[in-house]
Amino acid sequence: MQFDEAKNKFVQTWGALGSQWGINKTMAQIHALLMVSKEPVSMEDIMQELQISRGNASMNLRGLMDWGIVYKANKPGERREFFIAEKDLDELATKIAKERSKREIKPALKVLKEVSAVEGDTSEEAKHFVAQTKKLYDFVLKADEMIDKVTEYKDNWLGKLMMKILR
Amino acid sequence: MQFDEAKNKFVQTWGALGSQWGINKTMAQIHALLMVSKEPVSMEDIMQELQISRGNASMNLRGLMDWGIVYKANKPGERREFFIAEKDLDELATKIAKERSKREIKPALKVLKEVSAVEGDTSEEAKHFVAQTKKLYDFVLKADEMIDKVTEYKDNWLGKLMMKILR
DNA sequence: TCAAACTTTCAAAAATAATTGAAAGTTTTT
DNA sequence: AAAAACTTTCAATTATTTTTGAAAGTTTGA
Repeated sequence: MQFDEAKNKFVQTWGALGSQWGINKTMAQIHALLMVSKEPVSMEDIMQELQISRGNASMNLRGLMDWGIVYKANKPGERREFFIAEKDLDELATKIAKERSKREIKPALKVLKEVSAVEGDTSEEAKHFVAQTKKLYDFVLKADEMIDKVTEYKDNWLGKLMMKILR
Repeated sequence: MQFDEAKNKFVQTWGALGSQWGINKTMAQIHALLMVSKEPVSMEDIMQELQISRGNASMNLRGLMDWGIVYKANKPGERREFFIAEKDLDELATKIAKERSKREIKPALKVLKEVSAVEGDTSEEAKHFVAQTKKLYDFVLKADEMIDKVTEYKDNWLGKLMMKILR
């Protein structure tokens, strides 16, 4: 396969995969593009390569920066802004995990705690509801704590974790 | 909080959370409803409680069964079909993980392998592309293998894994 | 301070995804 | 074998999400 063809295929695939995971396709594509670019990339270049509008590029770059996985980079002597992606995969996974925990898991835990505090109702349905949501709370809490622990390692936690699991 | 209110809040929240994760809102809601229902639930009841059409209920129940996390249950003496959810959380997580691996991770690995096999081009950009996609391949492969290992435990792997991580 | 160079914002338009509902399909009962 | 009881399918509709592009905003350099 040729470089251009491969790069394109990678960007497209990453975009489609992002969609399935609830990530805006363009955002995933921009991220993919930056991941495999050695040099910082300008907004102009991103628009060009992905054939998207300026507004679209701007908003999705902002989104990626909010996730903490894309940074601005200034090229000396250049007026406009360039962008680079966090390329260290351990660091990338850590940031995504932490951000998802903050944005999604923590709020879900809050709701689970609230709803498992049903009072008064002694019906079997109600009892089962409380038991089930409590179990879910414990499970999600444990999973979230695991993410915390795992991302403390920082360096190559995935590899180290593999070692442990494999005995 | 009252039981009805709590149940409703749980179902709504789960639906919203599902959306963020790329899961059809109704599918997530049906799953939530079944998770906290002690008795098998009929399609009629699901339509009623979630205020959705028959077609919608039918298709999303099919989807949930394809994921292997909802089953048909026949009530003795009853003509119509009832549905129940996999309620064991370890089992649930295992099934979801395995299914996502099969549907999404495995195909992604395939593409990563393909695109990292760029040939001929000796430019710095091309070299960086190959290096980066290879790293990504290794990382994703390792993560996928971890899922395999972890789901082998079957019983309470999350708890056991926590023990290990916490030393 | 002004204007050029660039970025952000956001209402409107376009694209995508989900939902409906009625017809077609299936299974069970009489 | 026909009707009754139920489920599935899918073309059309509706809702949601994403994208555009031009105006407003910002920063830099003369």
